[in-house]
Amino acid sequence: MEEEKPEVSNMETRIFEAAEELFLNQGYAKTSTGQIAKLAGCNQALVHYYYRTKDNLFDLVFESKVRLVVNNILAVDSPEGNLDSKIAGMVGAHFDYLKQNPKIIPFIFNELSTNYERLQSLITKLQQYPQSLLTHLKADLKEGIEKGLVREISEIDLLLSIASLNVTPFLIMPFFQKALNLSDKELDIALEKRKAEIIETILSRLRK
Amino acid sequence: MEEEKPEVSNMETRIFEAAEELFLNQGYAKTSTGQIAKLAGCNQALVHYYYRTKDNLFDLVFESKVRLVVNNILAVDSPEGNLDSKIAGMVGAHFDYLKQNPKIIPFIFNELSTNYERLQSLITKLQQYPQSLLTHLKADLKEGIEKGLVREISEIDLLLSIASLNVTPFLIMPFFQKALNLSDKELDIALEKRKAEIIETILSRLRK
DNA sequence: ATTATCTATAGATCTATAGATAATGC
DNA sequence: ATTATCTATAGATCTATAGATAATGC
Repeated sequence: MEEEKPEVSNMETRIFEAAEELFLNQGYAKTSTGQIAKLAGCNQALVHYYYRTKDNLFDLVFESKVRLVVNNILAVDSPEGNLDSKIAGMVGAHFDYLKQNPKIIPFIFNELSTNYERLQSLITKLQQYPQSLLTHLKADLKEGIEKGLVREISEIDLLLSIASLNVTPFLIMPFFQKALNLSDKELDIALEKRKAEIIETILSRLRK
Repeated sequence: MEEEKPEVSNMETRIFEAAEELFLNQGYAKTSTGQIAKLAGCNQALVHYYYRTKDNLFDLVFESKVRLVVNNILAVDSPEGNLDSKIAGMVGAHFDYLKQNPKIIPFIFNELSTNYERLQSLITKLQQYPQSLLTHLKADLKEGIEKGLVREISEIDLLLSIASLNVTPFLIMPFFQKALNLSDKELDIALEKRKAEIIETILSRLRK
C-alpha cells in the first residue's frame, strides 16, 4: 500500500535535492561534492556514481530552476476582466511566486554572470519558450491601445518593467532585512506593501 | 619631468587592479591568487606579501566597488528645475553611470548573495551613508506632494523603483545580448530606449 | 548477476609562508 | 639596512576514479 511507506526518496533523488539546496544557497564554486554527499547522507563517491561530474549535476539543477521560473512566468493565464486587472493579477502572481522561492533569482543571476559559457546552451534551450507569452501579451496590449484603454507601450518594455520591479526586492532582501533589522513578520508586511506599490507603478504607466 | 615617465604604476597597485578585474568578472571563488599575480605580471607570493590573504584583498576590492555605487547614487545634485525634471535627471544619471560600469552590479549582488557573512560589516560601514540623500529626497517629495504637484509616494518606494528599473537591464544584459544576437551598437541603442522608458515609468507614477 | 554503496587514493589545485636573492635608499 | 621580488614547498582542499563489499532482483 503506497500510503504505508514512509516514502524515503532513494539516494539518487536525495543527492539531487541536497545539490539543489547547496547550489542555491552557496553557488557552484563554494559547494563541494563532499558537502552534497554529507547533506544527502551518503559517501562522496556516490555523488559521482549517479551524476558523473559536479558540473553535470550542477547543470541539471540549474536548468530545472530556470525552467521553474520560465514556466511560472508563462502561467499567467490572466483570467477574465479588463486589461488593467489582468495585468495587475499577473504582476501579483509573479511576485507571490518569487516570495515563495526567494533564493531562485539570486542563484540564477549569480551563475549566469560568473558563467558566461553556460549561457549559450541555455539560451538555445529556452529561446522558443516565452514566445507564446509575448505574442499573447502583445495582442492584448494592441487591443487595449486601439480601444484607447491604455497608453502605448511595447510588450517587451512592459514585461521588463514588471520583471525589474518584482525581482529586485528579492535580490536585496537579505541586505534589507539585516540593515533594517526586520523580523520575518515585518519583512513579510514590507513585501506585501511593496507588491501593492509595484502594481500601482505598472498601472500608472498604462493609464492615459 | 613627470610627463616623461611612462607612469607604470607600482606592483602593489597593479596587483590591486588585476584583482579588481578578475573578481569583477569571475567572482571571489573562481579567482585564484595565481591568476591575479599572472595578470599583474608578478609572482604569486607577492600578492600575499602586499595583501596578506586573498580574503583581505577581496574585501578591499569589494568595499571600494560598493562605495563607488553608493557615492554615485548620492551625487544626485539634481540642479534647478521642477521636481519632475529633477527626478528624471537623477534617474538618467544613475542609469548612465551603470552603463559605464556594467559589471559592478552583478558583482555586488553575487558576492552578497553567496557571502552572507560579509554583509554584517558592510552594512554597519555604509548605514549612515545614504541617509542624507534620503532626507533630501523626502523633503523634496513632501513639498511636491503638498503643492499638489505629484502623487503621494514614500521616498523609499520611489528610490527602490528607480533602482529596480535601472539595475535589472545590466543584470540581464549578457543574456539579452546573446539571445537577441545584438551588436554592441544595437545594444547601446536598446539601452538608451530603455532608459527613456524607465524615466517615463517613474514620472507616470508621480503624475496625478 | 546486477546495482548500490563504501574505502582509499591519485592527481590537480590553491593558499600561505619560509627563506633566498635582487633592488633601492640612506 | 630596508624593501621588493622570487623560488620552493607544506598543508589543505577537492574531483574523479579504481576496486572492494553489501544489497537486491531474478
